[in-house]
Amino acid sequence: MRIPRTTIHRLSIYLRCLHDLREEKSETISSEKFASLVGVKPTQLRKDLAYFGQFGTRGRGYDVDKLASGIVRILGTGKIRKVAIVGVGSLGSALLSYRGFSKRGFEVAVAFDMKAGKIGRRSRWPEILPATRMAAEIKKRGIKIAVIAVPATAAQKVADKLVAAGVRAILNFAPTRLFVPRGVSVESVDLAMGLEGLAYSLKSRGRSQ
Amino acid sequence: MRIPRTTIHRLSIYLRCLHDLREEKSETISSEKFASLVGVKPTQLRKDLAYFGQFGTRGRGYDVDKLASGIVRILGTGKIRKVAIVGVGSLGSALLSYRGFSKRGFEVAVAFDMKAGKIGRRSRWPEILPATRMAAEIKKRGIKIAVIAVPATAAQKVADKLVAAGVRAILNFAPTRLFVPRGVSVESVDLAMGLEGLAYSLKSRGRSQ
DNA sequence: TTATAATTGTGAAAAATTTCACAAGATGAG
DNA sequence: CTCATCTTGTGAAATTTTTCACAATTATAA
Repeated sequence: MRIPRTTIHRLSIYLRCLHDLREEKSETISSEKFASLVGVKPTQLRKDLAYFGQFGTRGRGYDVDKLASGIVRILGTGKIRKVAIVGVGSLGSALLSYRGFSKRGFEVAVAFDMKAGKIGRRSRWPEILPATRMAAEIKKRGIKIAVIAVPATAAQKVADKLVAAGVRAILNFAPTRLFVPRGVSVESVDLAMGLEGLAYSLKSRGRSQ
Repeated sequence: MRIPRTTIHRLSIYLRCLHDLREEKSETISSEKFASLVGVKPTQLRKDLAYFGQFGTRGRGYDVDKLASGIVRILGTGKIRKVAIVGVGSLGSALLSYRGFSKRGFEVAVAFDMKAGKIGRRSRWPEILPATRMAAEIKKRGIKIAVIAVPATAAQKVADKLVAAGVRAILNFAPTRLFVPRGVSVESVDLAMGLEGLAYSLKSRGRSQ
């Protein structure tokens, strides 16, 4: 059975929300309350989960802890996954120090940059290595996920090298399409796209929405 | 007629690609070539555009310049829109120096932060002002779009203040849901969500995909 | 001018996704 | 135990989005 991409994205949102719920007091929550919290319809929440099995108890709702670990198991973020960041410009630096990754099961294990100036600047962790060592280090560490934060003009070459070194999933922040072989996944985040969507909403307020 | 959100997102991608095409040589392009370039089906491209009118010439294709300005008109990014950034941590700093915004018709006019240390550090442009002046400055400058790059715990309060000050569209980088009044748009970017989607792809390789 | 080839725009069909409606299971009170 | 209440899981319906198929329009060459 094919699972919609949007379902996977919503699963992330559910998980984030469950984390918050856990930090409060809640032990169980109904699909109705939970859905209103994350901003979807209760039936959608239930259908999303139904793709993967049964997670709740009729008449009672969902156990917050159990559901959270269920979603973690679905997404496959249970055991910590190592991530490499390529490009330590301002965005790359921001991602290096972003605490959100480790909270969600990812460890930024190493970063690479062309410019020698950046290398080793950051005191200890994660290491910033010269781009020349990229392929070797990624192979050595068995890294399967990489983040591209280099200029658009360099992104495709970086992607090619990453894939050759064994990377199977790429989070791309460069505003360009990446061509990768079958079997390699790419998720792209275009920072300006969000603004363009907002500009459209502003312009067409009162009509469609 | 209701226009799908995904259509608007794709329009952004089309526009980005048209920019690249323009920087090369291409004067016209067929929906077939264009679609394969951006990674969609030709019919989807044509249907997306059809929501907004006619942009091509039968037997010839699309004029790159005309189509680009057509999409710009649709999105409403023709005249430069001023944007405020709230939160000058590492992510906020990265966004401040991100050239992609101005390329796409947005001007980061001002930034705000709580910590005095950040304020005025950056030599001239854009100004970094204390958060206390946020409401007043946003009103004064007539800013309608803001970017939230503060910790999740502070995001809702910031959003409330922004809306009270007249902001009508928010690009939210805090990993939390924002509640805003009707008539205000929010687009959220959760940096870790992309990685979770990738983790899922890695785990379920060979089955569904 | 006429025929041929190219390519858009679009109504209709197909596919995918969301929502509904309710049976099935669980809980708690009497 | 029985009844009333709550809430999930799910087949079916409704809606949305994508894809198809082709008529309509333009360009080009003979």
